Amino acid sequence: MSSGLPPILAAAQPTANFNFSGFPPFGYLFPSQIQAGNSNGSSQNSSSGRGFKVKRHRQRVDAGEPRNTYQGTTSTSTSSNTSTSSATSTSFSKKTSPSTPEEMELPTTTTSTSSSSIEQENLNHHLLDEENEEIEAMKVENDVAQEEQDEIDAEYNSTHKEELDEMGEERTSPDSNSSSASKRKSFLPQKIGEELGIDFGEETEQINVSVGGNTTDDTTEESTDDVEPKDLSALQAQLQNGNHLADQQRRFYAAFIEQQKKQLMAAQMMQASKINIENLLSALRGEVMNTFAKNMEKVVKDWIAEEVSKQETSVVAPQVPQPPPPPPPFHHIFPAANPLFHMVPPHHPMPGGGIFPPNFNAFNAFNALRRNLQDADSSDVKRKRAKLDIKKEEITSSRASPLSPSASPPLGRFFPAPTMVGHHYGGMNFGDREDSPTNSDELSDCGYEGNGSSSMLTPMHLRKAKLMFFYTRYPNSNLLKSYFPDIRFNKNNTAQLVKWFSNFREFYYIQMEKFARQALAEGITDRSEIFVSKDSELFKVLNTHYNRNNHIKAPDRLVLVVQETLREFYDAIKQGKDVEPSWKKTIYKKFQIINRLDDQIPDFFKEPNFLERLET
DNA sequence: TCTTATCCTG
DNA sequence: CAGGATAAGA
Repeated sequence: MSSGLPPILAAAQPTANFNFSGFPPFGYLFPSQIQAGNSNGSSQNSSSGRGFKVKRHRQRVDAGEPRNTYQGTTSTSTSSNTSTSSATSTSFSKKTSPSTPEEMELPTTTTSTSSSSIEQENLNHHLLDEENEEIEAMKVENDVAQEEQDEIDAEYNSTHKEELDEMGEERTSPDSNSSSASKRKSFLPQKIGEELGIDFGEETEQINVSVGGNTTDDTTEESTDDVEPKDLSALQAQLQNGNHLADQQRRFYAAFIEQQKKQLMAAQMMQASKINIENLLSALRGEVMNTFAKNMEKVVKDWIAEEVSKQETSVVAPQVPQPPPPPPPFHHIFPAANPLFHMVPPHHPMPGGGIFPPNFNAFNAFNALRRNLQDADSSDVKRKRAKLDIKKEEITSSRASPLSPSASPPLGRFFPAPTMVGHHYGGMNFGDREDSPTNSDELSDCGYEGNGSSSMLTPMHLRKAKLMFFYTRYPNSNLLKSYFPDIRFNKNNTAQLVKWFSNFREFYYIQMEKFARQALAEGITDRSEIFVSKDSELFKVLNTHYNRNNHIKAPDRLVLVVQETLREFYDAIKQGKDVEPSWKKTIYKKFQIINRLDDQIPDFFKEPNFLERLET
């Protein structure tokens, strides 16, 4: 505190990647119209609210402003937990939109009078490029994915430059009037997801080694090419040892291989015809994902059913001791050591390594599925435990729904009993609508419900959400839901979860403002002098807020995000924008719309045990 | 009208 | 962190 933000300024060396000295930081984000509008609106507000309890003369557009298109609804396309995307998706999701011309238009250029829209375009384009470059440059360490991204980046840039040229002058008038929103729509950032392909590639028991990189199979043809053989051999190896599941696994893998081939072929075709690679890719991905998921599910289900039936028959007919039929195949995905790291030692500002490998979620699904089915099938075996849990439930919530008492909560292990700190987290939400007959899905409010999942978000979930914030600042509700599989979501708890993230952002931005002002006060003269590293004061503040016990190692990219945010705030403040009514709005908007700064959330967040690990 | 997102207050 | 007010997109 005393020394302000020394670390931030630490290296006052404008690193090479930041050659780009002068893009008018927000000029394009602050069209004069908006300001005019602001003054109008605010005056209205103040006049009307001046009297009594003050109608909170709000900053006019403020509140919901940055809200950008319906993330949620659009994203529902990918909603089914098997989300799509690739390593590069966060950065480039926006250009998947076919409507190229609009793409480059940044939201705020609603200027109907815009005589120089082209210039703005160029600016914007420049901005995007610049940021991409920066980000990429700074996360050099990130392996192969990096290269792919570069490739794509190049393509992206070139294509867009062409487009820009083509578009030339004509397009000033017609769409410049279309609401900024519609333009933004084309941006619609849609990330989410983790590559299923990968998961399977790595699904082999030898997690540690197995071809980490492969993951990105889908982005380029070559990569898929490379991956294929590896996968095949790995799979074959698998097939060799597979005794119990040999059959099922064979089918399973066969399906997978088929998918891969499909993918490959498609990729080649795509290459040949050079047509909108992006689109094809995404479509392809979706398709593969779907079919693959289906196949997997089916195969696994089959196998489980078989195993279960086997088990049952074996029970009936006294046979050889056949204790645990389904071998605990892939239990330790994480070599005990560390799903949860600790902060890296302060000294390397740009630690290599990258974040955790996005592996093993197939296993989760698998195990979960297995569990579920077993639960269902051998329900009588579980009755006892169910009863126990019910008792618990009754204790914690006097008004526990008498419904579905027989339902077994296999979630016991997901959901550590002590976390039932109902007071102040769940129950009271409903006080307000005791009468309302509208509660359709309420029965689950106070605890477990048929499926065994609870609808109550606990402090553990909060912790987890905070950690997720390290990766994504603007998650949509579907993404969130997919990362809380143990929660049975209804309107209330989804809203709560979303609200959490809103609060997280609030804190985040407040810190940004604070430190930006500090930086300014310390005499920093240019945004490029602002640096954030993992031992920066600001970063520490954030870390203690979101990752108090260092449950995870902060993602490397986070520092970039923070730095970029901080710089934006710095610029805005430096230029006196902060006197304007809703000056932060534009920054929010920027980070929301261009939220390619969001990272992918590692898959281990979906681990059922993840919550438990957070307890310590 | 429903959603999403912010601001503000407690 | 939750609730309410509020704004704006769809």
